[in-house]
Amino acid sequence: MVAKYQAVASALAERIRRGELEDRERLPGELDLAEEFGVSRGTIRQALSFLQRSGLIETWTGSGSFVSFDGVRIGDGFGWTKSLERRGVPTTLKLLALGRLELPALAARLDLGSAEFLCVDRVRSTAEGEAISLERSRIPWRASFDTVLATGLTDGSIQATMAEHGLIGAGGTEAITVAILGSTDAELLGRRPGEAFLETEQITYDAFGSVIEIVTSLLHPAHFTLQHSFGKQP
Amino acid sequence: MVAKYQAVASALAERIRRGELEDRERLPGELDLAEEFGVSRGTIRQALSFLQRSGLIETWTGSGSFVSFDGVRIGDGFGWTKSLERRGVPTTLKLLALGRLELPALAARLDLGSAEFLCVDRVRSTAEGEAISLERSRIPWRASFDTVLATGLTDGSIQATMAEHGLIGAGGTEAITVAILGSTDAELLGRRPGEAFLETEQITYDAFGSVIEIVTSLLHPAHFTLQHSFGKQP
DNA sequence: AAGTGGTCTAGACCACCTA
DNA sequence: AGGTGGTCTAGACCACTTT
Repeated sequence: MVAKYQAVASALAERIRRGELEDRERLPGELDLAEEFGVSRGTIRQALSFLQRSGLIETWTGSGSFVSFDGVRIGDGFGWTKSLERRGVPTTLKLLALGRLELPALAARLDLGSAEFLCVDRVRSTAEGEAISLERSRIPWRASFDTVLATGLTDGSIQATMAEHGLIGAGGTEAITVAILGSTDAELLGRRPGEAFLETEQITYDAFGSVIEIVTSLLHPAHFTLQHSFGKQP
Repeated sequence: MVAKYQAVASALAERIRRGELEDRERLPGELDLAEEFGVSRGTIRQALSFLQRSGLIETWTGSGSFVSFDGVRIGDGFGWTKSLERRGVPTTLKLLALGRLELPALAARLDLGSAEFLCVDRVRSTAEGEAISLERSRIPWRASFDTVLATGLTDGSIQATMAEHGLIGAGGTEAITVAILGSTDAELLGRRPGEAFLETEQITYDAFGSVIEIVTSLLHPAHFTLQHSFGKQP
């Protein structure tokens, strides 16, 4: 049973992701949304509240809600913390690996029945070819992922791929620390071992509490600042 | 004009801070709280939602809401991200400086009228004397702070002191990055320049959007992991 | 079975922003 | 002035946890 506000939030998030609602565009008013989805205004506000926490929209009293899909999202998902790239530095995302792996240790830590995961490893680089982030996404395997291995990610996006398979995040946890690059990671990033990187681990759960995705990211501290906020803003 | 749910949240937060509601203790049911505060259950739920986001309580369907005041809070305030110390490592907090400073650059960045701040600098150390964090708190100056300089912090707590002066956080932003220790910070921490520390900057706003507090923290990555969460948990 | 939180409704009044 | 979000109410039904 999916709550109505979750269904509304997913529908609006889908519009944002697909570009029907573009960055900085204003959403319809809450009363209009209530009429469109056939729910009360309170339910609409629950959905908008969720999208705010997900960092997809910003809401301004007296003006309306606006899409804020500018920051690059870690792991391309509904990250709570935005990882903001320094402005004016265009980057590219390169797929390192897309496959199926057994990770018993990770499965045991998350208390999963199966140890099989869909694995997506990616590196983000500047136009000059300097690698600035390494993202490892681990998604508990589902039978329907066979098509993913054959055809690749939908629109090159993990988020879009997961949405196609009915995986919609409803919450999660994030841990942030500093990592000293080991030889493996340093080689993948084209850097020397011993450099200090920001490391984040995000675990996303669906509405039933099942693990959807585990993303571990290594972020170059000169290019990324993690930011989040809540409550009354100035 | 303070919203009712904010007043309720502040009252409950005060009980938690004072220890009337202890860690892991169950709060009264939502209907009981509604009757006690003379508001509707919806307003109580807004207040509890705020306390959840602040990390002060956890709520479980069918059981109730429980105080979760275990993690050490950065800057002793309503930090959104908990900074979790490694377990079993008792620490002490030492006051380095408590005074009044002019910080024009900070005031300009935050668009404040006055450049005067109450400044509190503190170092956290292990029992063995190893310094593991440096917290710098900057609070826009108020006339009533004269007593703080004379008598010190209430209960040794910035949060308690601010509450006494009517300063209650309602929201804020946080930025997280990696800092390489400079000579000044290294000396204060008794460490060598060049070490990588986690750096966070938290800005707290009150219900009117005024800046309450700016906290900059340097955290030893082996002793602290930043964590946060929201939404459905497993 | 009783109590708890989770969700939802329909209505209301207010402060804020835009025109 | 009209539209927008912010807050609040009183009631309802449900799923989950506890007794």
